[in-house]
Amino acid sequence: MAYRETKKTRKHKERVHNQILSVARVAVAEGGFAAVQMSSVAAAAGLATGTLYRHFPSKAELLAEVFRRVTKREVQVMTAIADTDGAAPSRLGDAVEVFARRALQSPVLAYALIFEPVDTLVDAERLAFRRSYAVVLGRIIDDGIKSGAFPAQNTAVVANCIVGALAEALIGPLADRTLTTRSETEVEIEAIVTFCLNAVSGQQKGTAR
Amino acid sequence: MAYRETKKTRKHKERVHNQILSVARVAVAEGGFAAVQMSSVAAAAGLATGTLYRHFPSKAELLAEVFRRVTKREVQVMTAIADTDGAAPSRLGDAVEVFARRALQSPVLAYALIFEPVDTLVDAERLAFRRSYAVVLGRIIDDGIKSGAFPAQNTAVVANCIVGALAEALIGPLADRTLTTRSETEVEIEAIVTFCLNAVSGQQKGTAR
DNA sequence: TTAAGTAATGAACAATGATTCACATCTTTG
DNA sequence: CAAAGATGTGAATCATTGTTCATTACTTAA
Repeated sequence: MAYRETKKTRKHKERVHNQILSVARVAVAEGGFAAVQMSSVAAAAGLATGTLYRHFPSKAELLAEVFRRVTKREVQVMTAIADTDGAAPSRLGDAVEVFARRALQSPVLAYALIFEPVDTLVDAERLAFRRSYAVVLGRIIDDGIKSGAFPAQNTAVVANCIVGALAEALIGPLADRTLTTRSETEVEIEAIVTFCLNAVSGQQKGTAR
Repeated sequence: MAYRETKKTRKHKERVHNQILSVARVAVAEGGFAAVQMSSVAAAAGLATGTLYRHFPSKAELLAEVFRRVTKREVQVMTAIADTDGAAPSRLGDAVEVFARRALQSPVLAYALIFEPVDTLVDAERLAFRRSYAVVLGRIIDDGIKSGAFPAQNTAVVANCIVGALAEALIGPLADRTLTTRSETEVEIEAIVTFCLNAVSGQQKGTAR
């Protein structure tokens, strides 16, 4: 035997691996998943195209990994808020607000994570991502119901609705991110938070219209 | 001069034009826009591929026209409800419910119209489509505010939120359309309607959390 | 140093599917 | 019927990118 994996080689391999992911992430943040081309990523990372395939079996897997990494942090942030020990309405408001602020800070990335279609692999990850949000929100709502802060309701559906409302209002095709000033942004965030809190706190029973 | 367009030829042309659109629409309803291939459409319409290009300059234009046609009807349906002379909450509830029912009836088509990414042309149409919904909903909400049925609020943002909530809860990646029975569907629709009415009727001011 | 194995390279390849175009066919008018 | 123009045809072309692979360059252990 002659060559064997050693600390040095492993470290190098890992470094390159991360470098590729990092370059790809920047590309996604700048132009979405669609803007990621294997050749561009390779070039930006100072590698040959073929080298990427030493680290990722396919473009889809690379993108999925990028998605996973970025996404993990986002869910962590929201989970941290959910696990606070404040009152449910307060936590729900905070969670919504944080989502909003982060989305507005990196709109392209937010769009990519929430909407942009890529391929089956990433779509599967996105499913999990969105569900994570819904789960976290659902926990807060359930807490609120238990404590009497919110009326009984279909938590699962409501959580989905909130995720959708956030996505659409902030990132969706309708969101006109171009002309909003700082204070306009604040007003909008406020409106969205109010919308969500109202929706969850409302007194009306289903048939009450 | 020899050949000139006549009633007969015009009729024929139009017939073929519609035939193409019809075949394409069916394809979209069955497999989404991604499932539409020029060669398939041609074959299904009993034409040669090249013939399609006598009627539409490009695939994108064909799809955009399909989108426009399908979409037009959907907006008409919702507009009809909005223009009813009932109370605002009742109209809002009806609008939401109708959206939900139609979406659940043709899930693939609904997904294609609301989410599925295609190309710039169709995306532009989708923008207009979603905005139409928001505008119609916004009108109802404004009516409600004027009549005192709803508190004052940021109508534009709220309308977007509702569109998003509907899209996500009914069509989005989170929606698990597979196992729902008839009555489960009814429960879900009920929950969504309640969510939206609560969100719009809520008493809380923005800072009240 | 050498043998053995791993990593890097990047030009060539493959697959997909929209689009074109030279030609044939059909319609109309005189 | 002939001429002129429009419409239909479908195999060939084009364009785009992800993926492969023969070759070269490293790295390690003996």
